[in-house]
Amino acid sequence: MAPVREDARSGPRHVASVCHFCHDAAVPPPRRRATITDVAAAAGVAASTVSRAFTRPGRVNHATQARIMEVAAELGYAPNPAARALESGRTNTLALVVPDVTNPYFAGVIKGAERATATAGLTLVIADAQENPATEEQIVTRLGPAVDGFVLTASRLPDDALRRAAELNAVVLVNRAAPGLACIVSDFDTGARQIVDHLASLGHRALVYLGGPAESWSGARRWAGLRAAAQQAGMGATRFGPYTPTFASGPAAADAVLAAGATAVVAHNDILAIGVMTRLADRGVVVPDQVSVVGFDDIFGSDFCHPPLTTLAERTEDAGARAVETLVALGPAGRADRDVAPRVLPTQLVVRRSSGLAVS
Amino acid sequence: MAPVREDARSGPRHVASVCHFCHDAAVPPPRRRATITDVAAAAGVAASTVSRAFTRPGRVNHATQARIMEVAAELGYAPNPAARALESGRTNTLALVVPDVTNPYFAGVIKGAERATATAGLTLVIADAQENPATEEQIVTRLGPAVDGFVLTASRLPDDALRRAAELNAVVLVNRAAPGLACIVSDFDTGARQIVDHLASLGHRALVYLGGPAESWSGARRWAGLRAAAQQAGMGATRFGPYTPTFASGPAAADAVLAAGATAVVAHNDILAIGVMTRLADRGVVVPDQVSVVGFDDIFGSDFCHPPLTTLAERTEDAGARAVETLVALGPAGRADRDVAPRVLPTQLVVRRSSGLAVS
DNA sequence: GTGAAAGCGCTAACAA
DNA sequence: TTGTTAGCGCTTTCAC
Repeated sequence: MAPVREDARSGPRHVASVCHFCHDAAVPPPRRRATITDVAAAAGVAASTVSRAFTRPGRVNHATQARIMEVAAELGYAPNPAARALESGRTNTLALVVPDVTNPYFAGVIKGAERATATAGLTLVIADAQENPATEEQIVTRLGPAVDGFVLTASRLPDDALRRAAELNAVVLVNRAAPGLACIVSDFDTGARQIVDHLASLGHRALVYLGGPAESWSGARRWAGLRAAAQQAGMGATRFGPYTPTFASGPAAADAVLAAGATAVVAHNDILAIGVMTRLADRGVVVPDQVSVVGFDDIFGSDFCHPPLTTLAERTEDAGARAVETLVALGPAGRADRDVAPRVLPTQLVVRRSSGLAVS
Repeated sequence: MAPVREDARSGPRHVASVCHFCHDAAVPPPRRRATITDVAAAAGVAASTVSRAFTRPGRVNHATQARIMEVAAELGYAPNPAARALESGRTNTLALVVPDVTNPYFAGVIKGAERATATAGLTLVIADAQENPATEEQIVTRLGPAVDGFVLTASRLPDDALRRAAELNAVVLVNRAAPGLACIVSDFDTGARQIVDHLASLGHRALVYLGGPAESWSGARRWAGLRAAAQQAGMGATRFGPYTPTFASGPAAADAVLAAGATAVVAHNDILAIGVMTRLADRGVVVPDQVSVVGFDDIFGSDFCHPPLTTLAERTEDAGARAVETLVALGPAGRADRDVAPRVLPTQLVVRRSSGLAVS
């Protein structure tokens, strides 16, 4: 058929991949992968019949079906997704893009997306934008033809870039909104009010907000919500920053808080909040006796840091799952005959020991 | 060319994806993606020339090259990876499989793999095996034809399944060894000795090991190392469990430790160790005054839990990066003309406040 | 330096 | 129910 190609793939090789723990036999070099033609030949049917057996098992003779599957298993055949995609234009693959896979905040989104994707019988690939709009855009461009749709989480892309992306792929946003695009967002307005009310009820008269990255949409929403709620509650609200929302930004932020003499501080997220608490402890400041600290996200670790952190929990797993479901509902090419319901997910204030009565 | 197909893709739709935050214009329905033929036509050259312009820019007239790129950008053209893969058999994509993406231990591996993949100019997809051998096998089967190789982290697959996988794809293992397969592993023997020596120097005469899942290769290595080192140091060593290595397993494990009256406990990993410490605190047991606790992994959070955890740090980022580099060195189809150096990465004992002098 | 043509593995008409 | 045929978008000889 194509002997040259075959040779190129299965030619002799001197594989020497040995492991310290097991000096025995090296695994034979990768074999040429069985194709639909191989299976067809071995089963004595046409390729299209094999194709049918895999895609529409109902429309094939029972006995033939069984034989094909048997032969396929024997040959270790699995349909080549690339070839499938080429023909149908559909890849049965969804992409989830996050700013940083290692950020525990996104763990929930990933988990939820993973679950919903599996339920829908699709494959999920996760890509890391490395907090970098350029990288994010490149991912969308390069991965675009290879997936049926994107879930863009906390996207840093400007509206027009998102719009362009949505022209070629189905797109659903999480914790980011853009004109005309489907999105799943947390209810930061209510959430911020919950935080403010909590602090007010503890006697705090003002709060400091430690802001995250300037381009962060959710950061903007958080601050807007806090400011509005504070005004309504007759509390002062000041924004510091922006800070990179990392543990390492804690010291700078904490020092600023102390210099300002604040009694209550709300951090852009839990990681920053924990960094702040660590610095406060280093400087001999007791949380919550002297300063109350509140975070956003309720990440892994916020329950066992010291002291355990009061924080606004978002339904991140739900967000991930809903985003995927929406993507699936949008249909193969983004088609939507019915309304795609935009989603605002409720938040929940988890009160732990990092917030307490205001110092008098 | 294929009008029916075109219609199917770009036919009229009533997109109603509206966002609460921005009621304006809906994004137009996804356009048909530009193909190499479109670009060729628009630039007045043959498709093959466009192909060359993208794959071997040197072999094309400078002016032609420029024109093609310009037209391509205008049309928003990006080569379809699926079509490319079909022809070349190479996808320029690597897959990283982890038992649980949301487990912070794997964050380092992911980060390192991400970095090395980017350096090599490839794309990385991350798949979650959900701690489930069947899922893992399915991933390898389904994703197999779509990627150039796999990094399998802490694989739960039996040796023969790994062997089968390696026959069709290049495979590198992380913290798992199997006959004939390339692997990157942490030096648990030395690491375990470091832990035992540390505990011995604090006066502990025995330790309890809280074991992880039975199929965990690294779990077996950890216990083997601890037992050997303990024997050499004249210390007692007992294994409890197996426990699911989660925070939620903490209570059961902690209670067992207390019932046994142990003074030193080494947990399968940090998450379990933190769960144990939390339970101990709940039961009024002071760490490290009454019980010393040591973990494995040095995950995010082990420095700010209470008390900060003494743990064996692995070079997870290095492991991820090395694994990808090895995969790349193995070559497109797993070919390796030179030896693939198996890698044992050093570990480092990070002593924090959870370990202390033995109670007398 | 460029074009024409064949084919990668698979699916989807259309016939039989 | 099954086989035949024609591409999907791209790369790659092989001529020109």
